[in-house]
Amino acid sequence: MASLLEGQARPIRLADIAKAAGVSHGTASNVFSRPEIVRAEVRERVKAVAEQMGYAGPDPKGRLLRAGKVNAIGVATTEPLSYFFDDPFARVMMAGISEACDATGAGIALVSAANQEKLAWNIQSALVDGFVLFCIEGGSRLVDLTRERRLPFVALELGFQDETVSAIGVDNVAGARLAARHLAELGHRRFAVLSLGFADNRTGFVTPEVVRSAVYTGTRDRLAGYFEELSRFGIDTAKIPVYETENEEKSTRAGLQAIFASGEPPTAILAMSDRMALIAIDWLRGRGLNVPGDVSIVGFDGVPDGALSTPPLTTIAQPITEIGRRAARMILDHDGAVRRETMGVEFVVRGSTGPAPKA
Amino acid sequence: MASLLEGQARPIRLADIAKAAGVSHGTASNVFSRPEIVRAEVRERVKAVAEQMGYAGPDPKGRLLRAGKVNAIGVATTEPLSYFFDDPFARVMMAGISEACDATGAGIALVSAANQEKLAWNIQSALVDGFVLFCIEGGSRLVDLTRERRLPFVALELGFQDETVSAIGVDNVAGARLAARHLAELGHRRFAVLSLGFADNRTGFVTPEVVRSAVYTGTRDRLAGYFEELSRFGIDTAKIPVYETENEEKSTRAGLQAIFASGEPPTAILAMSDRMALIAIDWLRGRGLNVPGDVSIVGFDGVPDGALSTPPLTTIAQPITEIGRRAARMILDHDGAVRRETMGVEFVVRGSTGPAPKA
DNA sequence: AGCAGGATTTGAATCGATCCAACAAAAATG
DNA sequence: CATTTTTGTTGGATCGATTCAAATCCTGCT
Repeated sequence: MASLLEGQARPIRLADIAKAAGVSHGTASNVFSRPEIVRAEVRERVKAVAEQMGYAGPDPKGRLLRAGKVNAIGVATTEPLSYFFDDPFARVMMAGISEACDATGAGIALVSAANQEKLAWNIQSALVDGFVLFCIEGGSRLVDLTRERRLPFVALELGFQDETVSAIGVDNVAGARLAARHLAELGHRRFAVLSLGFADNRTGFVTPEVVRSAVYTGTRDRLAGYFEELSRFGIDTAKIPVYETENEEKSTRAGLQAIFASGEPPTAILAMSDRMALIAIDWLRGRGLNVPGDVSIVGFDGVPDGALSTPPLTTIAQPITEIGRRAARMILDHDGAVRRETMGVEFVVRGSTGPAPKA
Repeated sequence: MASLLEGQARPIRLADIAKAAGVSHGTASNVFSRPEIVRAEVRERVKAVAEQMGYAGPDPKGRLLRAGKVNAIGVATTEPLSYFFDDPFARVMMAGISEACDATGAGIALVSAANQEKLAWNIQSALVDGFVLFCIEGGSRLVDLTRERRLPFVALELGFQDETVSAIGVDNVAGARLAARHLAELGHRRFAVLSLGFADNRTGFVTPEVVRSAVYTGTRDRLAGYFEELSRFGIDTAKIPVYETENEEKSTRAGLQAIFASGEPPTAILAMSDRMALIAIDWLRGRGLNVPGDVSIVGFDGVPDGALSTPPLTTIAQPITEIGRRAARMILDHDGAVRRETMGVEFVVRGSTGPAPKA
């Protein structure tokens, strides 16, 4: 009864049970953290007292401060938390991260924030040993914020100019070239590009100026890959409309609208993400256009959904899970070095591409 | 240069910069946590020193101990971490939890473990203010473990006998009855049940004995609901095969195999989860059976995938997101009370059910 | 100059553990 | 029986911050 009341008043500390059991706090600590070094008799007595007083076991908060290591990695993004469970790309990536964490017993803390101040605070106060950053919108700010924590971190997905941060990405140029070559070889000559962001918070048709001043070099590289390859086929890339979206429904549909508003609609779409590609398939169907009969589409990423769409999506598959695993491991066995890894991509031909329609 | 070297040696503490700036640590602390109460001049000086010495800002580890609150909730399961990103039910649930957390700025820590010892340790050492428990396999152990932390927690999904723990669930009996009635009204008379677990780690056909000693009352209630309703239609429920699976591919397929091995195969399947229902649809197709022509199927849960299958799944939809939101909020604004909430379910008729085949 | 009263600063106490050098007791060894 | 070794226990130091009562500094006013 007394113990119940006390429990209500304030949680029982290790020191309390040490006193009650008549041992030093050092010994009491050992009872829980290294039971084998304390005499059986004492151990049992202390445990009994702890049990009887309703002690919850050593508080991780206290342990943490002493130990220094949290044994958890933070995964951060500027999207809302639900992004981790909604977005197919994120989900596969998280599966990879989870695997690595499971293997070492580390935990995962999800960090995010709707607004900028909260983001800053959340990054600053996250109890983690390091961060994996999902660099979508506002990625550069995320990197800056994280750098201030002076914890190890890895930037994912989109490349940055900044060579001083660890990052894992894919060979964007090579992937983009594969996609472009495939379409060109199928006879396509009129192209459009659904592009990821070049800088934060802009959408719409892209000018050479925008490309030149790209913050996200991943986007720039993919575009460069597309163009390089298409040039080889004698295609005038300057005429290709490149529409920058926010990689979601609204802006992607707006882009398609804009692209197909022209007199000479494309017969092939190069999408820098599967998400956009999938939206495009849906949009085109809604317009009565056949994929790949009228328009061929190649995505980028290789998310599982792509295999299930109608038609299934031809795409450039990134080793997403593997990227996640490596990113997590980079943090888990961090050695202070800055690493930049580039993974290969795989070309997956499915049903969303076909010969150019005879015009 | 010097600062760099020192940085390598050991991280700079608040006390270090306090000394360097010639102020007390109290003031130094205020510079970061309540800048408005320190004189502008001092504030700037301290900040400058901090900047120059490469101070990473107040370490959350230290702050945490003092503050007592972590501002994060743990979500725990006995499944591997990737479960959170793979399983459709879990994903929708997490979306709800995320929403509630986003709203209050709380973080989410994912807790799991392959083996039992790790589970115990992970639960014991998670830095959280409370837990949301996904009670799948081994749920009772998870509850016991969590109880020892003496932190607020809520059990999800499957009911327990134990009335002393907070829990959110759905009206399993009502939902099951809706499903059963629907099929009975369509003229079905030969049924089979794909069941969730009654106790940990068993699969196979279920005997009355198993039902009586059920650990998971949610499973028991769903079965009771099915049977109650079918009885009303004069169906002999004692003859209905009930196969308990682990709610994944292998055991579910084994169950279907076993069920359809009999001379009088069912024309209707009551699945206690959409996952099993979806697997069943696939298995039946593989066997050349038409759904719903030959066999009708009703799921339970209402996961988004169910709407996309061929045929789309008729199911009992739980308000999954809402359950997640409430669970998170129960932890976030915990008041010490034990709460048990039962949510209503919604019957969603789609394409996997039809009239019983003639014959 | 003297003083009230607000604005700042200080420094000790606290949060809850773990670590470790030193010591004590018991057991083994010569 | 003296000496070493082994085994267990102790209590102070530490992890890195925040808090708060008390001390100090200003400012304006009489």
